[in-house]
Amino acid sequence: MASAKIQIFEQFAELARVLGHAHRLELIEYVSQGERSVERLAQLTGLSVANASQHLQQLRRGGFVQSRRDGKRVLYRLADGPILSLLSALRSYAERNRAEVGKIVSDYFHRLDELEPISRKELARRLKAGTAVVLDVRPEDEFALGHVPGALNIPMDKLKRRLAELPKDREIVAYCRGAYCVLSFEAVALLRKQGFLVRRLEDGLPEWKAAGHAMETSPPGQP
Amino acid sequence: MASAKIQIFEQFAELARVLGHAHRLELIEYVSQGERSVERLAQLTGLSVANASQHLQQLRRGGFVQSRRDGKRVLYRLADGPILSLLSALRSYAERNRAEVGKIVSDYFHRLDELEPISRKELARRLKAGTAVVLDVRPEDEFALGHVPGALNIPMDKLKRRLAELPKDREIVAYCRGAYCVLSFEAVALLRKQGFLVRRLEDGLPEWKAAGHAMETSPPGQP
DNA sequence: GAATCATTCAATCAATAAATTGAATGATGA
DNA sequence: TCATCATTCAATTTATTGATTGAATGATTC
Repeated sequence: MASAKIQIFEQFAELARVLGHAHRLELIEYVSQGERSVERLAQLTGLSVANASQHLQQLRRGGFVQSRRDGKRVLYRLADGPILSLLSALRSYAERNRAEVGKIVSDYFHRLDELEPISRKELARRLKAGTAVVLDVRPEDEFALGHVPGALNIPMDKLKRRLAELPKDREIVAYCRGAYCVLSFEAVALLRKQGFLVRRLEDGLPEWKAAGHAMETSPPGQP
Repeated sequence: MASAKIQIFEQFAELARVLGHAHRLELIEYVSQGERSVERLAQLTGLSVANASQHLQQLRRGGFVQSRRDGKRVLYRLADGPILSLLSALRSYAERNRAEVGKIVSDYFHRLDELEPISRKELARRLKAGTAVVLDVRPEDEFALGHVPGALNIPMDKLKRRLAELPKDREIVAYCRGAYCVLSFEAVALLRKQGFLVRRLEDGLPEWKAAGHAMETSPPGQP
């Protein structure tokens, strides 16, 4: 029988391998927005349903997601536990030790947003003081599943046509799915060009939620 | 061309895959004790030299270890950066979400040591106050490469014959390679049976070092 | 510079993982 | 109960990864 230490390492390695596939990481990102059916997740990631199902089952075996049946569909959601902090450790390791990651980040993301993002803590402070204008640029269905309290929802593809809904005299805080979600970067770039004062929230909604901040699942902050 | 987000996920996945093999995790554990030649690491892990070399190269590509040539041998060492915190995120995730890990830990480790380990902070405090008696149970060569200042080195296999060197009236703090290194657990079990007051240090030497605590590389704390 | 030693490389075979296909399961609603 | 739909399972093909072997490289010592 293998030693206890080797057994432990085998377990760790098994978990690391589950994270060792881009499709699964992408699935985790979508699942961490809220519950989703297999079909929806397959659509979002561009995978076949059977393939998505198999990847989701691997994630479930690894304890990263949970599932429940609702009628004829099976809904997957992020499991409890320190999953996002594991992923954020992986992220900060990658950003520091892999030149490619840094390059992609600066080429595609920071080029669109040279300003520092605002921290979750700062946003929480502003929310408490009632001075925050928060913009959620994710699609309506994701917004409905949960968002920062009082946030205004204008999906990225409709932003250009709905600029009138945003104030010009106060700083807007935009966010979307996560640290590498392009939507909020694009939103910031577009709004700045239009003369708005706007900054991104560091990370995205899952991290906001995981940090224990308040959430709202009711309909959008629109009349 | 794949989207920036997918490229990022590919990078993350690649890193996770490097951690996705028990042999590589074991190699990291040994390498994090100090510089080691390929041959030595192969011995320690029971791998063939060629195989160990290949795993080490994967770890190097992933940025987890670095190497330098010294005469005819190549020495590998742990790279800088948040590697241990990534591994500790993996560890705490595994302990929480995987029943098997919890079971192995309690079966093989905690059975030997039902007392809470002492924290690094507490040990640092005692060292400063000069009230600590620290016991390093790793082999001499690992001890020579670096240890907690003032620590006494009695390798596990010689502990039984050298009990006389330890005080009976003060609490001894034992440590070894890492959180799952059996040596310190066995040391604690043995010493308790002999009537010594003894507790383990949480984690092991690499974590102590990574947390920025003082190290000593000079010869053992023995005459 | 020839011999020796440690490591790496290259080629091979075995094992494992991923994607695809089509059939099976389990729930719903006519 | 039968038809339908979402998901999973099972079987297959393809791709990737791991281990082994023996040769090649690079550095040392005689």
